[in-house]
Amino acid sequence: MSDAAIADPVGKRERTKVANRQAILAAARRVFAQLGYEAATVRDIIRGTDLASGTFYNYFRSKEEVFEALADDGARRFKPLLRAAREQARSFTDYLNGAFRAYFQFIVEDNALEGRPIEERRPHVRLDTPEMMAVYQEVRQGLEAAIARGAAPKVDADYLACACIGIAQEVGSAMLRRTPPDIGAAAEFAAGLILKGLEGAPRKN
Amino acid sequence: MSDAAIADPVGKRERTKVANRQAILAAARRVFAQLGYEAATVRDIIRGTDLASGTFYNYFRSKEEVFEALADDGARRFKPLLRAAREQARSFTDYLNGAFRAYFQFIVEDNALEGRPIEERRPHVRLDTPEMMAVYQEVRQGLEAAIARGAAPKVDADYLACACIGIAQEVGSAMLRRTPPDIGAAAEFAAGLILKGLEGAPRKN
DNA sequence: GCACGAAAATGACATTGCGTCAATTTCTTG
DNA sequence: CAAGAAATTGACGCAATGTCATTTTCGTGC
Repeated sequence: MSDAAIADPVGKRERTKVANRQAILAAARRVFAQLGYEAATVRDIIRGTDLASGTFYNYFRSKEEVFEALADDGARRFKPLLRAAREQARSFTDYLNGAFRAYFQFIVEDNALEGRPIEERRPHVRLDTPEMMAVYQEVRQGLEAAIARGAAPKVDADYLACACIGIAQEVGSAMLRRTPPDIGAAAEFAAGLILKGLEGAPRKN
Repeated sequence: MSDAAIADPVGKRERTKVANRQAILAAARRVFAQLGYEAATVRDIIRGTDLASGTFYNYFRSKEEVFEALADDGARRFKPLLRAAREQARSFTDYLNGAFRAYFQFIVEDNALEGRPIEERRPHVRLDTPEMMAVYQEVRQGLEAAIARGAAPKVDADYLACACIGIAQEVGSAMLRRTPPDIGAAAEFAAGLILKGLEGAPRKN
């Protein structure tokens, strides 16, 4: 085959490596959705691919690590959406609404993607992985920028970011429990709560 | 021994049963704190007691069930504090402050109790266990009562309860990361955020 | 093309933890 | 105190884990 030289921008080694990694992650998604995280075993995940058991361990050290990779994946996909919400926003109100909306939209799609059983069966999502911290940083920076330009009062930005994340998580879960989930209503609620609540939060410095 | 008849209000069977259960829970607390939930095995917990492996299964079916028992224990201890905050409160502001304060106080004590490594390594705390739902209900009822008597605007009580819980969890974690943790400041922040935020939340009905 | 070495895949295997159960001990009851 | 009910015990069968020597696949220089 004369086209061998031009066929791949990268070698086959590298290509199968990403493919295998993706295969494992896809299988893990399915298995976690089907059996739940706790009940799932590494072997279940492996069976969901056409790889040998030993190969799995070339990519991940454990079930936990696979889950973390999935979570990181989500964080990596979500962060740009958050950033976009910040850049497109015309006002602080706009920003909050857009950001919450983006998150709620995101989790609705993510949950519709996989198995029927609602993902109430997930382990604790570690917040200290780099990807997760990047999302936290993005939230915080968005808030700090608003504070800096006077669009929001000078409150404790760390606490405020945490509060926003906590609200997003819990109200998001509650929204998913409703049928059909109303993204707009949830976003309005969350943004409204934060917005008119800022004046009541203790000033910093 | 003539005092045998008056010695125990309950039989020895019952007493050792509670003692064993407590021993397992105490060992589990230690082991989870030391190794982290994921890494801990049922055998580790058993080794932390003077019981045989089979005995463990007379009390709990799995590691998960032990953890749930610990969480339920916390919920059972915390709910009365929340109720007390509601009953003692002179106003809605008072209630929110007291409730957040009670929670932050609670987690500070709970974390001081066990091993140095911060409990950032906990599994997802199931919210659908009866004890947990009871706490949610208490929160919700407190809020609904305030709404009913006009102390708070008519907002979606479910979302509001979830938002309060989310804020408590995340701001609580952030507070624990600081040294020393300032319970009063965290409570003021959380209560202030909710309070002045209510007017901004969309009205229901 | 070919051959050689590096890199990755394979699956059998030793290890470890899980949950059960027949045997044994401990307690209660009449 | 005897009888039996209840709880404990730990060895065992089983299942999942993670490793590693072997084999296969790919990249590189000739």
